[in-house]
Amino acid sequence: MVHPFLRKLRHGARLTKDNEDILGRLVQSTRLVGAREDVVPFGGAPRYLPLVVDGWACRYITLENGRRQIVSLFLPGDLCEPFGVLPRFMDHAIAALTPVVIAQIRPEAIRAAANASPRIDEALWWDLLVTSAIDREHLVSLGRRTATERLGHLFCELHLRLTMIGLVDEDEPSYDMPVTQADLGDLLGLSMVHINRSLQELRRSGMISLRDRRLSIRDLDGLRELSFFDDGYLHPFGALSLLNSSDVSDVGRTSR
Amino acid sequence: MVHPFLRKLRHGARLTKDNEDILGRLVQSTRLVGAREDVVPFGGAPRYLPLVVDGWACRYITLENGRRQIVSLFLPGDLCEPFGVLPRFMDHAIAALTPVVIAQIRPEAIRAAANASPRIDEALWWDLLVTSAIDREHLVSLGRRTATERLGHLFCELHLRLTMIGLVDEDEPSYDMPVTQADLGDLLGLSMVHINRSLQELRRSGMISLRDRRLSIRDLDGLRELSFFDDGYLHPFGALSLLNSSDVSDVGRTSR
DNA sequence: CGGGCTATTGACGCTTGTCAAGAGCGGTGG
DNA sequence: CCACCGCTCTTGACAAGCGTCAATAGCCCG
Repeated sequence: MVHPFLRKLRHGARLTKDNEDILGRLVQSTRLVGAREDVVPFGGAPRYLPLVVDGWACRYITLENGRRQIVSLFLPGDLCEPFGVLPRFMDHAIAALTPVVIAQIRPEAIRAAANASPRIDEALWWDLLVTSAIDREHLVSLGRRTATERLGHLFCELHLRLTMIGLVDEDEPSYDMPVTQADLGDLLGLSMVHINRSLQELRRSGMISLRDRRLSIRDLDGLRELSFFDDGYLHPFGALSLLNSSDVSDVGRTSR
Repeated sequence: MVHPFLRKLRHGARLTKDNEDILGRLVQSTRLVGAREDVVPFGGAPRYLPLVVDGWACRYITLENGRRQIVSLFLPGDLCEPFGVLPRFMDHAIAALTPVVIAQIRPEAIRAAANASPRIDEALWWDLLVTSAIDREHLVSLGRRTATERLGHLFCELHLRLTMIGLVDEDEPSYDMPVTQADLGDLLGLSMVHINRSLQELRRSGMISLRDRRLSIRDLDGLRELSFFDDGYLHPFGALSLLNSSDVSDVGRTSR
C-alpha cells in the first residue's frame, strides 16, 4: 500500500527509496474530517498544510448572496496549498466532500525535505505546476466550454488523475465518483438541474454510464474529442527543466 | 522611478535596500514584444521566466474549435510563471495585449535571491499566493457571477492592483485600460457583444465611465457591492506566516 | 412509518450568444 | 487631399443555453 502522495510524486521526479522515506515522514500526522465539514475554514490562519490521504475534498469560495463555487477538487495525494508557506489569511475554505483523512504538514518540514534532495524539490515544484495547470483548465471550462463539454472534460481529467494514484479499474475504465450532482454544479458553474440533464445527454450518447456513484467511461476517445481534452497540461511525464533529469524522451503532443 | 516589480513586492515583505538591489539585478535583461504577439508560445520549453515591466500581457489557452480563454492578466511587475522553475512544456501561451517590455529571469537566479534573504523569499511566496488568489477569484467570476458582476469585479481588482504599483490617479479613481472589448470577452468568458452591452449598463447606472481606453470609477462602493468584491484575496498587507514578520497588525476584514 | 437527502422531470423565462449591419476613426497610398 | 482599408465599437433581431421554480420518486436511516 503505497501512500497516494508518493504515488503521485513519482510521476514528477525519479524518487529514490531515501526520498520516499523523507516524504513519507511528512504525512504521518493525520486526522479525520467528516463529509461536508470544513478542513480549513474561510478567514483563518492555518497552522498546517492539509494534504488529502483518503477521500475527496475541495477548495471553495462563497459569495455574499450564497452562491458557491468549488475552485479546486482534491483527490488522495493532493496537497491543498502550495508547499513551503502557510497563508496568513484564508481567502477561501477547504472542505471535505466525502469523509476524508487529512495529513497535516508543517511548511518548515516540507521545505526542509525539498532542500534535502533535488529530486524532492523537483517533485514538489512539478506538483505545484500541475496543480496550477488543472486550475487553469478548470477556468477554461467555465469560460469557454458548454455544460456537456465541462462534464466530459472533468471525467477525462479524473480518469487521468485517478489513474496516477491507482484508483481506476482499467478494463472499461471506471472509477468511483463520490460527489452529488449539486457538488458537480458548484464545481462546473452550473445549476444542479442542468448537470442532471447534461449527464443524461452523455449517457444517451453512449459516452458514459453513471450509477451508484460509479462512473464508467464507455467511449474515452469520444469524450476527449467532445470536450477538447488534451492531457498535456497534466504533464504526465515530468514538467520541469530546472534540473537535467535527462531521461525525458519527447512525448507526443498536440502542437498548437 | 522604482521598478514595478519592486513596488509590488514591497507589499509582500519589508525589503531592505540590499534586498531591492538583489531583486533589481534580476530584471535587468529585457526585450520588447509587440501587441498581440506571443511572449512565450504554446508548447515550447521556455528558457527564461517572463516578467512584465511595462504594458499589459496575458496567459491564454485556445481550444481546438478556436474559442480562446484568457486565464490570467499580467500588469507591470507581474511574474508570468511561478518563480523557481521553468515549465518543460507550455500548456498555455503568454501574449502581449499591448506593446510590452519583458524582463527575462533565469530561475536559478531568482532561487538564489530567495535563498539569499528570508525577506526576498517571503516576498516571492507572497507573490505566488496572491497570483493564485487572483486566478481563483477569476474562476469564481466565470462560474458564479453575471456579466456586469464580472466586469465590476475586474474593475475593482484592477483598481487595487494598479494602485499597488502607482498607476491609479486617485481623485475620482481612474486608470488606463488598454484592452479591446474583444479581449475583455475572452478574459471574462463572454462574447464581445455582451461585453459591450454590459459596459453600457454600468455606465448608465453611473458606476463607471470609460472613454478612450481610460476607465474612471464613479462609484467604487457601489461597484464593490454589485460585484461581491472583497479585497481580502489580494492580501494587501502581507499573507504569509512562515516567518515571524511581527509587525503585522490585524487588518479589518469581512469574516465570512 | 416518516423525514431528509438525492436524483429526476416539466414548464417557463432570462441571460447570453450569434449573425449581421453600420458608424467612427486612424493610417496609408494614389 | 481624398479614397480606401482595417480595426473597434455599437446596435438590432433572433435563437439557444442555462437557471429557476416546483413537484415527484427513490433511497437510507432512525
